Amino acid sequence: MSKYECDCELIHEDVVKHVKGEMQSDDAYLDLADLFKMFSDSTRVKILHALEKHELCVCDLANLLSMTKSAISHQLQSLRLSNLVKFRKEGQVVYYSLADDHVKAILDIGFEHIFEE
Amino acid sequence: MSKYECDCELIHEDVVKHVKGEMQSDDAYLDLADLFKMFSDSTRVKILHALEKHELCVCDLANLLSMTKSAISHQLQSLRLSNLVKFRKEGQVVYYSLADDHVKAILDIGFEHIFEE
DNA sequence: CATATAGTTGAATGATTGCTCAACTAATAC
DNA sequence: GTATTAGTTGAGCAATCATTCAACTATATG
Repeated sequence: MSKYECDCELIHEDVVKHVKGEMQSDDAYLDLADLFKMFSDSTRVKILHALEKHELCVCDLANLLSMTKSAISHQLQSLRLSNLVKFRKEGQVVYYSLADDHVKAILDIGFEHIFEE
Repeated sequence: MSKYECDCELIHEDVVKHVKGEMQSDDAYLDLADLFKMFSDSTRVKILHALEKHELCVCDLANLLSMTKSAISHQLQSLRLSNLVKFRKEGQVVYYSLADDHVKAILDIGFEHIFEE
Protein backbone atom coordinates (compact mmCIF):
# COMPACT_ATOMS: atom_id res chain seq x y z
CA MET A 1 0.00 0.00 0.00
CA SER A 2 2.82 2.41 0.71
CA LYS A 3 4.41 1.79 -2.68
CA TYR A 4 2.20 4.40 -4.31
CA GLU A 5 2.91 8.07 -4.23
CA CYS A 6 0.69 11.06 -4.34
CA ASP A 7 0.95 13.14 -7.54
CA CYS A 8 -0.19 16.54 -6.34
CA GLU A 9 0.46 19.29 -3.85
CA LEU A 10 -0.92 19.29 -0.35
CA ILE A 11 -3.78 21.74 -0.32
CA HIS A 12 -5.10 21.81 3.23
CA GLU A 13 -2.02 20.93 5.26
CA ASP A 14 -3.50 21.54 8.69
CA VAL A 15 -6.64 19.55 8.01
CA VAL A 16 -4.72 16.62 6.55
CA LYS A 17 -2.31 16.63 9.47
CA HIS A 18 -5.20 16.59 11.91
CA VAL A 19 -7.03 13.80 10.11
CA LYS A 20 -3.82 11.78 9.86
CA GLY A 21 -3.56 11.91 13.64
CA GLU A 22 -7.04 10.43 13.95
CA MET A 23 -6.47 7.56 11.53
CA GLN A 24 -5.91 3.98 12.58
CA SER A 25 -3.05 1.71 11.47
CA ASP A 26 -2.92 0.24 7.99
CA ASP A 27 -3.43 -3.20 9.51
CA ALA A 28 -6.63 -2.06 11.18
CA TYR A 29 -8.06 -0.95 7.83
CA LEU A 30 -7.01 -4.22 6.23
CA ASP A 31 -8.76 -6.15 9.00
CA LEU A 32 -11.80 -3.92 8.70
CA ALA A 33 -11.98 -4.40 4.94
CA ASP A 34 -11.56 -8.17 5.36
CA LEU A 35 -14.43 -8.21 7.84
CA PHE A 36 -16.79 -6.35 5.50
CA LYS A 37 -15.58 -8.49 2.58
CA MET A 38 -17.40 -11.38 4.26
CA PHE A 39 -20.62 -9.37 3.94
CA SER A 40 -19.93 -8.23 0.38
CA ASP A 41 -21.25 -11.30 -1.44
CA SER A 42 -24.97 -12.02 -1.67
CA THR A 43 -24.49 -15.74 -1.06
CA ARG A 44 -22.59 -15.08 2.15
CA VAL A 45 -25.05 -12.51 3.50
CA LYS A 46 -27.88 -14.94 2.73
CA ILE A 47 -26.05 -17.63 4.68
CA LEU A 48 -25.40 -15.29 7.59
CA HIS A 49 -28.97 -14.01 7.62
CA ALA A 50 -30.33 -17.56 7.52
CA LEU A 51 -28.06 -18.63 10.37
CA GLU A 52 -29.30 -15.64 12.33
CA LYS A 53 -32.73 -17.28 12.28
CA HIS A 54 -31.68 -20.86 13.05
CA GLU A 55 -28.66 -23.13 13.01
CA LEU A 56 -28.50 -25.08 9.75
CA CYS A 57 -26.47 -27.87 8.17
CA VAL A 58 -24.81 -27.63 4.77
CA CYS A 59 -27.63 -29.49 3.03
CA ASP A 60 -30.22 -27.21 4.57
CA LEU A 61 -28.37 -24.18 3.31
CA ALA A 62 -27.90 -25.77 -0.12
CA ASN A 63 -31.64 -26.37 -0.31
CA LEU A 64 -32.53 -22.95 1.03
CA LEU A 65 -30.32 -21.14 -1.46
CA SER A 66 -30.66 -23.61 -4.34
CA MET A 67 -26.93 -24.09 -4.59
CA THR A 68 -24.54 -27.02 -4.46
CA LYS A 69 -23.12 -28.32 -1.20
CA SER A 70 -19.67 -27.54 -2.53
CA ALA A 71 -20.42 -23.89 -3.20
CA ILE A 72 -21.99 -23.52 0.23
CA SER A 73 -19.14 -25.35 1.92
CA HIS A 74 -16.55 -23.12 0.29
CA GLN A 75 -18.33 -20.01 1.56
CA LEU A 76 -18.76 -21.53 5.02
CA GLN A 77 -15.05 -22.13 5.15
CA SER A 78 -14.39 -18.45 4.45
CA LEU A 79 -16.88 -17.46 7.13
CA ARG A 80 -15.27 -19.91 9.55
CA LEU A 81 -11.78 -18.56 8.88
CA SER A 82 -13.14 -15.08 9.61
CA ASN A 83 -14.64 -16.33 12.87
CA LEU A 84 -18.13 -15.26 11.87
CA VAL A 85 -19.69 -18.73 12.13
CA LYS A 86 -19.12 -21.70 14.39
CA PHE A 87 -20.17 -25.33 13.94
CA ARG A 88 -20.89 -28.54 15.78
CA LYS A 89 -20.79 -32.01 14.29
CA GLU A 90 -23.46 -34.62 14.97
CA GLY A 91 -22.85 -37.86 13.12
CA GLN A 92 -22.32 -36.95 9.49
CA VAL A 93 -24.18 -33.69 9.86
CA VAL A 94 -22.38 -30.40 10.52
CA TYR A 95 -24.52 -27.68 12.05
CA TYR A 96 -23.47 -24.08 11.51
CA SER A 97 -24.50 -21.05 13.53
CA LEU A 98 -23.40 -17.45 14.04
CA ALA A 99 -20.24 -17.02 16.08
CA ASP A 100 -21.30 -13.84 17.92
CA ASP A 101 -23.79 -11.00 18.14
CA HIS A 102 -21.77 -8.63 15.99
CA VAL A 103 -22.86 -10.45 12.86
CA LYS A 104 -26.52 -9.70 13.54
CA ALA A 105 -25.69 -6.13 14.46
CA ILE A 106 -23.83 -5.59 11.20
CA LEU A 107 -26.60 -7.17 9.13
CA ASP A 108 -29.22 -5.09 10.95
CA ILE A 109 -27.51 -1.78 10.30
CA GLY A 110 -26.99 -2.78 6.67
CA PHE A 111 -30.67 -3.59 6.20
CA GLU A 112 -31.58 -0.36 7.93
CA HIS A 113 -29.53 1.53 5.37
CA ILE A 114 -30.82 -0.18 2.22
CA PHE A 115 -34.46 -0.06 3.31
CA GLU A 116 -34.22 3.68 3.89
CA GLU A 117 -35.28 5.16 0.50
CA MET B 1 -28.54 -16.86 -8.85
CA SER B 2 -31.40 -19.26 -9.36
CA LYS B 3 -29.63 -21.14 -12.13
CA TYR B 4 -27.94 -23.40 -9.60
CA GLU B 5 -29.54 -26.40 -8.07
CA CYS B 6 -29.06 -28.08 -4.79
CA ASP B 7 -27.46 -31.53 -5.03
CA CYS B 8 -28.73 -33.17 -1.85
CA GLU B 9 -31.81 -34.13 0.09
CA LEU B 10 -33.61 -31.77 2.39
CA ILE B 11 -32.68 -32.77 5.91
CA HIS B 12 -34.59 -30.47 8.22
CA GLU B 13 -37.66 -29.60 6.18
CA ASP B 14 -39.54 -27.72 8.89
CA VAL B 15 -36.57 -25.62 9.89
CA VAL B 16 -35.72 -24.73 6.30
CA LYS B 17 -39.33 -23.85 5.55
CA HIS B 18 -39.44 -21.60 8.60
CA VAL B 19 -36.18 -19.87 7.76
CA LYS B 20 -37.27 -19.42 4.15
CA GLY B 21 -40.28 -17.52 5.43
CA GLU B 22 -38.01 -15.14 7.33
CA MET B 23 -35.68 -14.41 4.43
CA GLN B 24 -35.70 -11.21 2.41
CA SER B 25 -35.87 -10.92 -1.37
CA ASP B 26 -32.91 -11.75 -3.57
CA ASP B 27 -32.69 -8.08 -4.53
CA ALA B 28 -32.40 -7.09 -0.89
CA TYR B 29 -29.39 -9.37 -0.43
CA LEU B 30 -27.81 -8.03 -3.62
CA ASP B 31 -28.28 -4.48 -2.36
CA LEU B 32 -26.93 -5.45 1.05
CA ALA B 33 -23.87 -7.11 -0.48
CA ASP B 34 -23.30 -4.07 -2.71
CA LEU B 35 -23.43 -1.81 0.31
CA PHE B 36 -20.85 -3.82 2.25
CA LYS B 37 -18.75 -4.15 -0.91
CA MET B 38 -18.04 -0.44 -0.54
CA PHE B 39 -16.49 -1.19 2.86
CA SER B 40 -14.59 -4.26 1.67
CA ASP B 41 -11.53 -2.48 0.29
CA SER B 42 -8.95 -0.92 2.58
CA THR B 43 -8.55 2.17 0.39
CA ARG B 44 -12.28 2.85 0.52
CA VAL B 45 -12.61 2.35 4.27
CA LYS B 46 -9.65 4.66 4.77
CA ILE B 47 -11.36 7.28 2.63
CA LEU B 48 -14.63 6.88 4.51
CA HIS B 49 -12.94 6.97 7.90
CA ALA B 50 -10.99 10.08 6.92
CA LEU B 51 -14.13 11.82 5.67
CA GLU B 52 -15.77 10.94 8.98
CA LYS B 53 -13.21 13.24 10.61
CA HIS B 54 -13.33 16.11 8.12
CA GLU B 55 -14.40 16.95 4.59
CA LEU B 56 -11.46 16.62 2.20
CA CYS B 57 -10.61 17.31 -1.43
CA VAL B 58 -9.14 14.73 -3.80
CA CYS B 59 -5.61 16.06 -3.35
CA ASP B 60 -5.93 15.92 0.43
CA LEU B 61 -6.99 12.31 0.24
CA ALA B 62 -4.23 11.50 -2.24
CA ASN B 63 -1.68 13.00 0.16
CA LEU B 64 -3.21 11.37 3.20
CA LEU B 65 -3.20 7.89 1.65
CA SER B 66 -0.07 8.32 -0.53
CA MET B 67 -1.96 7.44 -3.67
CA THR B 68 -2.57 9.05 -7.04
CA LYS B 69 -5.45 11.44 -7.62
CA SER B 70 -6.73 9.06 -10.27
CA ALA B 71 -6.91 6.07 -7.94
CA ILE B 72 -8.66 8.17 -5.29
CA SER B 73 -11.04 9.66 -7.83
CA HIS B 74 -12.05 6.24 -9.12
CA GLN B 75 -12.89 5.07 -5.60
CA LEU B 76 -14.74 8.29 -4.84
CA GLN B 77 -16.86 7.71 -7.91
CA SER B 78 -17.85 4.27 -6.62
CA LEU B 79 -18.67 5.73 -3.22
CA ARG B 80 -20.68 8.49 -4.89
CA LEU B 81 -22.67 6.01 -7.00
CA SER B 82 -23.46 4.12 -3.79
CA ASN B 83 -24.63 7.35 -2.17
CA LEU B 84 -22.14 7.03 0.66
CA VAL B 85 -20.36 10.33 0.01
CA LYS B 86 -21.48 13.71 -1.24
CA PHE B 87 -19.43 16.59 -2.63
CA ARG B 88 -19.40 20.32 -3.20
CA LYS B 89 -17.31 22.16 -5.75
CA GLU B 90 -15.45 25.36 -4.95
CA GLY B 91 -13.46 26.66 -7.88
CA GLN B 92 -11.31 23.80 -9.09
CA VAL B 93 -11.47 22.04 -5.77
CA VAL B 94 -14.03 19.31 -5.04
CA TYR B 95 -14.73 18.70 -1.35
CA TYR B 96 -16.03 15.29 -0.35
CA SER B 97 -17.87 14.37 2.85
CA LEU B 98 -19.99 11.52 4.19
CA ALA B 99 -23.52 11.36 2.82
CA ASP B 100 -25.21 10.25 6.03
CA ASP B 101 -24.76 8.90 9.55
CA HIS B 102 -25.06 5.25 8.57
CA VAL B 103 -21.53 5.27 7.23
CA LYS B 104 -20.10 6.17 10.62
CA ALA B 105 -22.35 3.64 12.33
CA ILE B 106 -21.19 0.86 10.02
CA LEU B 107 -17.53 1.78 10.48
CA ASP B 108 -17.97 1.96 14.24
CA ILE B 109 -19.48 -1.49 14.57
CA GLY B 110 -16.79 -2.88 12.29
CA PHE B 111 -14.00 -1.38 14.41
CA GLU B 112 -15.75 -2.67 17.51
CA HIS B 113 -15.61 -6.17 16.10
CA ILE B 114 -11.98 -6.20 14.94
CA PHE B 115 -10.69 -4.57 18.15
CA GLU B 116 -12.39 -7.23 20.27
CA GLU B 117 -9.71 -9.96 20.69
C1' DC C 1 -4.61 33.79 -25.87
C1' DA C 2 -1.23 30.11 -23.05
C1' DT C 3 -0.18 27.71 -18.87
C1' DA C 4 -0.94 25.32 -14.68
C1' DT C 5 -3.56 22.76 -11.49
C1' DA C 6 -7.77 19.92 -9.63
C1' DG C 7 -10.23 16.45 -10.97
C1' DT C 8 -12.53 12.95 -14.10
C1' DT C 9 -12.73 9.17 -17.21
C1' DG C 10 -11.91 5.02 -20.27
C1' DA C 11 -9.00 1.28 -21.57
C1' DA C 12 -5.75 -2.01 -20.15
C1' DT C 13 -3.84 -5.18 -16.88
C1' DG C 14 -2.80 -8.08 -13.02
C1' DA C 15 -4.88 -9.84 -8.96
C1' DT C 16 -8.69 -11.54 -6.52
C1' DT C 17 -12.67 -14.38 -6.20
C1' DG C 18 -17.09 -17.36 -6.58
C1' DC C 19 -18.54 -21.41 -8.57
C1' DT C 20 -17.83 -26.01 -10.90
C1' DC C 21 -16.01 -30.34 -11.15
C1' DA C 22 -13.81 -34.28 -9.48
C1' DA C 23 -11.71 -36.57 -5.89
C1' DC C 24 -11.60 -37.15 -1.37
C1' DT C 25 -12.85 -38.15 4.07
C1' DA C 26 -16.02 -39.51 7.65
C1' DA C 27 -20.01 -41.48 9.48
C1' DT C 28 -23.98 -44.61 8.83
C1' DA C 29 -26.42 -48.82 7.32
C1' DC C 30 -26.39 -53.31 5.57
C1' DG D 1 -16.36 -55.79 3.86
C1' DT D 2 -19.69 -52.52 0.27
C1' DA D 3 -22.77 -48.73 -0.51
C1' DT D 4 -24.66 -44.38 0.62
C1' DT D 5 -24.79 -39.80 2.27
C1' DA D 6 -22.84 -35.31 4.49
C1' DG D 7 -19.31 -32.61 3.92
C1' DT D 8 -14.54 -30.92 2.56
C1' DT D 9 -10.93 -29.66 -0.55
C1' DG D 10 -7.93 -28.37 -4.56
C1' DA D 11 -7.53 -27.14 -9.33
C1' DG D 12 -9.41 -24.60 -12.98
C1' DC D 13 -12.04 -21.00 -15.07
C1' DA D 14 -14.73 -16.98 -15.87
C1' DA D 15 -15.92 -12.77 -13.93
C1' DT D 16 -14.99 -8.92 -11.05
C1' DC D 17 -12.12 -5.28 -9.57
C1' DA D 18 -8.27 -1.90 -7.95
C1' DT D 19 -4.74 0.50 -9.85
C1' DT D 20 -2.06 2.53 -13.75
C1' DC D 21 -1.64 5.24 -17.67
C1' DA D 22 -2.98 8.59 -20.90
C1' DA D 23 -6.18 11.74 -22.44
C1' DC D 24 -9.45 14.66 -21.19
C1' DT D 25 -12.52 18.83 -18.85
C1' DA D 26 -12.80 22.82 -16.04
C1' DT D 27 -11.31 26.53 -13.36
C1' DA D 28 -7.82 30.03 -12.30
C1' DT D 29 -3.85 33.09 -13.45
C1' DG D 30 -1.24 36.06 -16.31
